[in-house]
Amino acid sequence: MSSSGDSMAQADDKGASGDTSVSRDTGTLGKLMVLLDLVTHADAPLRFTDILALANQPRGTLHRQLGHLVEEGLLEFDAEGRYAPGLRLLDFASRSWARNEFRLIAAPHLAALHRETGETVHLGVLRGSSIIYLDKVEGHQPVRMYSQIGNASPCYCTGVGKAALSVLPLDKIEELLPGLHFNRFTSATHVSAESLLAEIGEIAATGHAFDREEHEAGIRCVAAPIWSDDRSFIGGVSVTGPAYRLSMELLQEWAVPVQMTARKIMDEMRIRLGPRR
Amino acid sequence: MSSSGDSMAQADDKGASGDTSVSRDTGTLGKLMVLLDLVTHADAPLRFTDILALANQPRGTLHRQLGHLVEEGLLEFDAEGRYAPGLRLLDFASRSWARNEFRLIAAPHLAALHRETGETVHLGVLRGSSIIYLDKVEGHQPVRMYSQIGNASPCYCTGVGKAALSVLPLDKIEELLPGLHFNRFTSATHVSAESLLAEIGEIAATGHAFDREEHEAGIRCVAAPIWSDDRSFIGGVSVTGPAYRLSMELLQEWAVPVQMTARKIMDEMRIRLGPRR
DNA sequence: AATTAAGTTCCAAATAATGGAATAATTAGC
DNA sequence: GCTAATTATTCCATTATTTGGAACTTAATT
Repeated sequence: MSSSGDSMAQADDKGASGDTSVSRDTGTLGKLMVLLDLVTHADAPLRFTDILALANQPRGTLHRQLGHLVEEGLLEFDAEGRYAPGLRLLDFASRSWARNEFRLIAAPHLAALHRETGETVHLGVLRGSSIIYLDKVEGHQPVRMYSQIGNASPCYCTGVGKAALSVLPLDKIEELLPGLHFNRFTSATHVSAESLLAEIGEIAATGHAFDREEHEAGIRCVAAPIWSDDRSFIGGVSVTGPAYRLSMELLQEWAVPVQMTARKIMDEMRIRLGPRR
Repeated sequence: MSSSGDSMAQADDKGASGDTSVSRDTGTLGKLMVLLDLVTHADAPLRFTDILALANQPRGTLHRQLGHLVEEGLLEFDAEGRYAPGLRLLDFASRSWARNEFRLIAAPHLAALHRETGETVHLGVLRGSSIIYLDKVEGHQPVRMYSQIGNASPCYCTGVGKAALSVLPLDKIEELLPGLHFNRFTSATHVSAESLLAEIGEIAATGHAFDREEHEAGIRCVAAPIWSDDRSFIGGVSVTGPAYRLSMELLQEWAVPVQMTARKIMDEMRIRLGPRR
């Protein structure tokens, strides 16, 4: 289950799922989503009291909320009286994924990049301060789907994330920075806005980003940003592999095909989805 | 994207996502989930007015509800002013899938069954009147994950679904039947409760179910049920392939290894999750 | 059997959702 | 380029739901 060259560790960072600090004004739904987030982000099923401690809400309220989430299939309530993520989420997600236009457009280009490099290719989009991985092309062994696809990872320590930030308008970056919780995954992880911003400047100049074992030790990658003209949509494509096989020199060479792949995807998006957005 | 031997057509049946008729008492959440269902089950992004017609709710109400869903990332609002499933659903789902204990226990057994038969192996669970596919082991080509995993298909026309029904207590079947909308996918699809119940009786006797091109023309499968002692959990495992390669005689032979696989998974569940449930 | 902890139910007060109509923004027709 | 039609958004008094504290029930522990 482990072993495979893969830069996407579980997103255990607090800021991973976007805006944790800023509470949205979505009324009842917002409160329920916080709960759903809490349970799905835990690494084991939670008992009522565990959730009570984490959510600091009155018992009665929490009880009803969890009951509603369970009744809707968003959470499961197991025989041991613990709450776990529900399977209805899978049904929703499969439709979201199957119909995603960006992914459909990118798929053949990802396959071509994989053939060219022989290493794992990823496609991701920026959502809040997280990168959500939309697709993955791997050589050997059937993909353990869902193991990575759909995962939200922080933007400040992934190739795709930093590439995405490099095309994000400055005001949007400013908005985003205070919400980031820099989590030192490895010794190379950015832990300050200053060092991150400095690198983003370089990335904007060269058009490609490296992950120098910043998220997971022994894993490197090279990525290029993908964006719509008005920057309302931002993502990226990357080639990832183990450091022993991918020297920084090799990654530097691959920057060209990765950027070309990004360009081809952008060109096709303009044709298929119209130029404005 | 098509071609591969695969019995899981998109679940375009009205009853596919469970209890459409029975409105749950989940307050505000329930109303929002109906909307989310509506948008994710459509086969293209919907405009405000489209949803207005489908949801029959007052304009103001609908507008706010959609706004909340978008703000939470459960829906996306594109540049053309249309609503589509949101990517946050993927993040939720990836955690639901990665942590699902049933899937984790079954995985090695599915792989073994695949090696033995050389055909596609599926794992599914019963949720309401739908089968949600949890895993898939395929020979060639990396899995297009999410293309099938997570899909909800009707129980009355899939091997896993009928196998699951064969171990469902009679009172639960009675509850479920009136909510079924029999959709004739092929000439072999069950279109009445009577014929379905008759077959379920046979399946209960033999311990395995066949899909004789009932969901998709040219696709056959053999399946066996998987259940917890108290029947609170019900699912199934199947081997699926194209009819030209899988004669009914061959499927009959495979019934044995499929049932053995189901048994092994159940045995391990009893050990790992305790015998009661 | 008594004690403690965990989980569930209840209901008046606080809060959020509803729905109808008015307004604003697009799009299509001339 | 203007007008009419369609489509989308905002507003706010009314209505319904959620909230939160406490009382109650059930299960686990000594």
